[in-house]
Amino acid sequence: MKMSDLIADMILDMFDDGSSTVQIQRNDLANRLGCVPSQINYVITSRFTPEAGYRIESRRGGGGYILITRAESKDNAIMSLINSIGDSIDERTARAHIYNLNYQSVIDDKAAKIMLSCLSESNFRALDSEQSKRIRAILLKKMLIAYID
Amino acid sequence: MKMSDLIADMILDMFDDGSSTVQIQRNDLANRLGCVPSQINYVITSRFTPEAGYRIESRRGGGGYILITRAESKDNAIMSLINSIGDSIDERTARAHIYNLNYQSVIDDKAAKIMLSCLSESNFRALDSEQSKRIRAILLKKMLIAYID
DNA sequence: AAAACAAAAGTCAAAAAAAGTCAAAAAATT
DNA sequence: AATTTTTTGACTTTTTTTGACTTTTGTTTT
Repeated sequence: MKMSDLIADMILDMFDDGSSTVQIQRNDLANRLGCVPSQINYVITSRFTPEAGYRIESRRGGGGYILITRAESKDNAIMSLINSIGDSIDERTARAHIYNLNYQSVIDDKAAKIMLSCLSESNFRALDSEQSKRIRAILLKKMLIAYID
Repeated sequence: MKMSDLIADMILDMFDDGSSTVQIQRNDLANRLGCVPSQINYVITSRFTPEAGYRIESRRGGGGYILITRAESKDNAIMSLINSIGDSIDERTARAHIYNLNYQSVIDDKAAKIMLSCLSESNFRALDSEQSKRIRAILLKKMLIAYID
């Protein structure tokens, strides 16, 4: 079996006590599996992607770690919204989506407020309107992904 | 757990009887925790920063001490951070601010995650680096204001 | 009162402990 | 044969730990 698949399986296994996050030490895991540490990065970037429903956080230095979080299935509403957003969105539409999610209690008030604060056209005065619509789409998707966690 | 986090937690614990100041003896604390004294300084300068809403005073010599004062409200801590942000900020610094606020429980996990998701340089690939630093500063401030709103 | 000593805290840089990046080589797939 | 995916390792960056040395303040001794 390919080393990369082994690594991916190992990580997947760590999820199986129902928890939605797994923390690993890169060097440690590499050592246990007998591969170079950077291969862990390869596996993570090639398999544990946001599109596949994963989020990665990490810290370097003493006591560093890599944290892999998998999206729960109950977050499907958000996921399907994300998938419906193209690579460009205007302020009005974006606001509507957020109002909606909030109205449906899919996201809480505080999160809605934070998200709304980011989408305002006035934040992007420096950019032309096409650019600002693209960045808005990126940010909105990123924030929604961050929310499901 | 990392020694630095242990130290920070210990200090945070001392706050929790509602008081807004904590006095420590550096050598004493280092001794109790089994680390070198200068590590206390490291923790203080890396975590109990003015941006995170803390102020430090100290005296050397016999009976010396380190006094840590925290901003008496969260809004206050956030406000002083906002004021310390200029009109341009790089990803690393922004992340550090949020990490800190979250670590000090000034903002909750979910808000921190949402904010972090917005700051990534990768969101601004389309822009040049100066522009992206400006937009990042605008967004960060907007989100923080939205948080205390 | 001055000098000497002791008891703090401060500074700074090196070492250690992680993780990240990137590109070349190797292997697998089409 | 060409293309894509995987493996490897050298090099970089970030964060933490450690310790030697300095400075400041308080206490004792002369």
